This record gives sequence, structure tokens and C-alpha cells, in this order.
Amino acid sequence: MALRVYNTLSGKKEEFVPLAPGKVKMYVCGVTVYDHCHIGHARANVVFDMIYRYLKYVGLAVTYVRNYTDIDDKIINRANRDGIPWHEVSERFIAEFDKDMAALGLELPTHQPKATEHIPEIIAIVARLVEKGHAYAVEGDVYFRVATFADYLKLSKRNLEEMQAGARVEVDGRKENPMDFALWKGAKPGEPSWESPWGAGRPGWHIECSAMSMKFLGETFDIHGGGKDLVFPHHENEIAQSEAANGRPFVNYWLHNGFVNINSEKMSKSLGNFFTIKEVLERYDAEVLRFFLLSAHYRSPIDFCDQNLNEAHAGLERIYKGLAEIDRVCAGKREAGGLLSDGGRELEEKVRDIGLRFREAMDDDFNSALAIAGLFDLTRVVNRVAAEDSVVSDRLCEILATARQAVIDVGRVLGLFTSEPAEYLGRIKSRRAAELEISTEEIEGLIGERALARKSKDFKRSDEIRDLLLSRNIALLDSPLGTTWAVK
RNA sequence: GGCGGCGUAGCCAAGUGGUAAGGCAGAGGUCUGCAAAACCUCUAUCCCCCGGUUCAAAUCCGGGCGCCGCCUCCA
Repeated sequence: MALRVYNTLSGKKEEFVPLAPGKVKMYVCGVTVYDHCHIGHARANVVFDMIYRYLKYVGLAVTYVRNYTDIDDKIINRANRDGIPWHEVSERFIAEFDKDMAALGLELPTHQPKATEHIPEIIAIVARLVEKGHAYAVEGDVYFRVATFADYLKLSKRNLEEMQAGARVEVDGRKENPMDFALWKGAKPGEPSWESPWGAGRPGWHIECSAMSMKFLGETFDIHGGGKDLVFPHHENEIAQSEAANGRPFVNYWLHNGFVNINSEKMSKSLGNFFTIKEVLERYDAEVLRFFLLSAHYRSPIDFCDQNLNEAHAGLERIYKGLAEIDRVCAGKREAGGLLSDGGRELEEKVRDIGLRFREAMDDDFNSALAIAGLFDLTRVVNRVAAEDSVVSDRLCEILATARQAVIDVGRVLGLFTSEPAEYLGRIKSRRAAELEISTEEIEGLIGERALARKSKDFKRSDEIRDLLLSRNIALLDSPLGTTWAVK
């Protein structure tokens, strides 16, 4: 089955056919490094990391470029505010971005270029646009002349006249057309600048992506991604610049991820309802966040709230527990032979199909939500076998081991299940225990006391202890091997 | 006002022509001294409403209602 992707340009799902067989060139807009990243950045980057991994998984050789926009008005503002040089702002937040992405378990892109390291390339494109009549200089600024690009707004499917009619922007009288946008901004006194044919200045917002994608991926490449909010104006303007300069199609497939809402509200700085990645990771394990982000289709809006995160936590834990069950069962006593119970046979079947189900789900526009459903399905049957089969045969363990590997393989694409199950469950437990008012020693002591009470059949005292701990959010789990505890 | 998207059980969420995945929560059962976990069974006669196309529609078309996003920096 072939990979199909939703292309913003056509508004439809299309079969993905790379320009060069077996190779994919992909560019994703990175961040402007002037502040800490928030949960919306987390989604965009996790989503495209998943896409990157899947493309590789199906055997494609992917060149993945994700840029840093390290010169921009916001960076300059922040530097002025903090009284430090602009490059200290960008350097600091590049480092913070890298930390966040590493914490989220992202793979590194093939290239991570910076705008300021491509000034000559940027100037060259601007010069070419001026030369071809697609751009004009005014008092040190250079603007793109949208009237010369017939396909303008083909991505966002808007209409130039109507946009102007409804424009909320103050019109800059120096522009020929209010919709013309800056390719190059002349420097005001004290601002960072680079020499150019139009005087000292710096690149406009959109041009660096045209320059860097062209440098690393060529004039036409396969996939360009980013958040939905970049469709207009950023990506629209990239198309205009690149196609006007090169006279060739810029990108074949445009992929855009949906927004993160906070408690069903749009997340925005003005509403103050945004969370940085670091804040979220203080409260939730990185893998839980990743699981949450991938549990909905990447184009759907997703609602960030405690209930949904807690559900993600429960779901991820369920699958990890299933993996831990496999480890437990197969480490125990086994019998030679290949007899399988009904459950064993069902598991055999599920394991056989899981790879195909995964590919079908992911081939359909990277449907990670459906892919995860397949894992839950497999987990249920694993648990059934673990609960019902008193005799564990070598054959069953082989199948369980295959199931375990299948989950790990899927996890490798989704960036999940990277920990040993026991290690993950332990990590979660101690994380939650740290929030408790009660010490581990105290819990263990009470469990010991209860064990004595149970031995002497003093179930009244036994239940008192259970209830006492339960009131402190500790659940006791009795098993033939003894009593363990978990945080509720 | 223009453009785009969405509306599936209490909640989250797949499903774009063949008769409703999965998770959470809930009910009953198995197990347990009692529990928890796990497993089993059940929980949408129906997919916002009204028309239409079709042998067949949550899925396609038309109309309506509601919600959201973009149009300004934004992942």
C-alpha cells in the first residue's frame, strides 16, 4: 500500500511520490529563538519527528532540514528589554530549544541551519528577485511585488482584493501594494545589520526559509511542513519568493499540523494560557506528553488539559505494563513444546498482523492515533494470555517476545517505549511518590505491619492499614509473592 | 465580511460508500480474606438537524444550526 498524505496545496489526500525514487527532501520551519518553547512548538516538532521517522521506517532516505530563525524583530526587542546583545538572546534560546527537543526524545534533523549563517544566500535571492522585477527597493528596504506573482495565495486559497478590503494592517505608503512584504529590512540605528546592495540591513522573516531550503534541498523539494498558522503569510510568501526567483515549483507536498488548545481555548500569549515545554515536563513525563500529542491525528486540534494528559498517562502505562507482563511471564517457569491456548493462538494472529496494521494506519496520512489503537489491542491479548495461561510454553514465549518486539518497533517510529518497561514504571512511581506527603520508609513499615496482621488473620487491622494508605493515595497490591504498592 | 476546518457514546478519539476501531470513566462477573491490577461481558439501532443521490451514507450532494481557526507576530 502506498503512502498518502494530506496536501494543503490541493486540499486533498494524495499519494506521496518523491521527486527522486527512494529519497525524500523535507523542510520544516523551526522556531524564532527569542523565548522558551511552548506546548505548541512541542506538537509541531514531535509530529514532524514522527513523520521523519516513519519515512525512514518505510525505507526512504530522508534529508530533513529544520531551521533556527536567529535574527528577527522579536529577538531584537527581547535583547533591548534584557539589555544584552541580540546574539546572546538567540544563542541562549537555541540552547534551550535543543534541550527541550532532546527531552522530548526528538531525533536530530539532517541539517539545522541558522538564518544569520546564510546572509549571502539570502541577499542573492533578493537580488535575483529585484533583477527579475519581482521586488523593489525603497529607502533601504526591499519588498516583494505580489502583483507580479500570479499564483500568490494559492496555498491559503485567498483572494488578493478581498484580503486588502479586510486588511487590518496599517498601510505603509511606500509599498506599491499593501500586500507587498519585506524581503530585506534596512537597519535602524543600533540594530544588528549586514551589508547589502541596498545598504545595511537584515533579512525579512520569510526569506531565510527560501534561502536555506534551496541551499540544502534544491529549488524544488518534496515536503515542507509547519504549524497551520504558518500557511499565511509565511508559507505563502516563501512560495512567492522561491517560485518567482527560480521559475520552478517550490514544494510538492505541504503538510501542516493542527493547534494545541488549552482547556478548549486557543492558546496565546495575550490570553496568558500557554505552557512552556519545561513547565509541562515538571508535571508530566516526557513520554506521556509525546504519547498525548500522538494520540490524536496530527491535523486535528488537540486539547491540552489535565484530564487528557492523565488519560494519556494511563494509556501509556497500560502498554508499558503489558510489556512488563511479558518480561515477568517469560522470566518464569516454562515448559517445552508448542501447544497454544485459545489466547495464545489469538495472540499469534495479532502479532502477525500488527506490522501491517501499523503501516496501513501510518500510510493513511500518518494516522498515529489508529496506530496506537493497534498497540492497545495487542496489549489486551498479551494481558489475557498472561492472566489465563497457567502453563507457559516455549512457543508462547516466542510469540510474546515477538509481540514485545513489535511494540518496540512501532515505538521506534512514534518515539515511544524507549525505556525498559520496569525502568519506566519505576520512574513513574517514584515521580508520583515524590509528590506524596508520606515517605517510602513509612509505607514499607506499614506494609510490614500489615503482613504480620494478615498472617495472624487480623483482617481488621489489615484493612485499617489499607484504608489509611489509601487515604494518602497509596494503593496496596497483594500477590502470592508479597505486597507491593502504587500511587493512585 | 472573505477563506478553511470541525460537529461520532459521559469524556478523549479513529473511521470518507457496505452496515460504528481504540482509550478513559461506568455496570456486572472471574480472581482476592477484602481490595488493587489484569481478564471476560455489557454500555452510540446509530454518527448536529432537514432534504436529496444510491441496492446501500456517519461517510457523497444541497440547505440549516452550532463550534473553531486564519485573514496581525505565532507551531
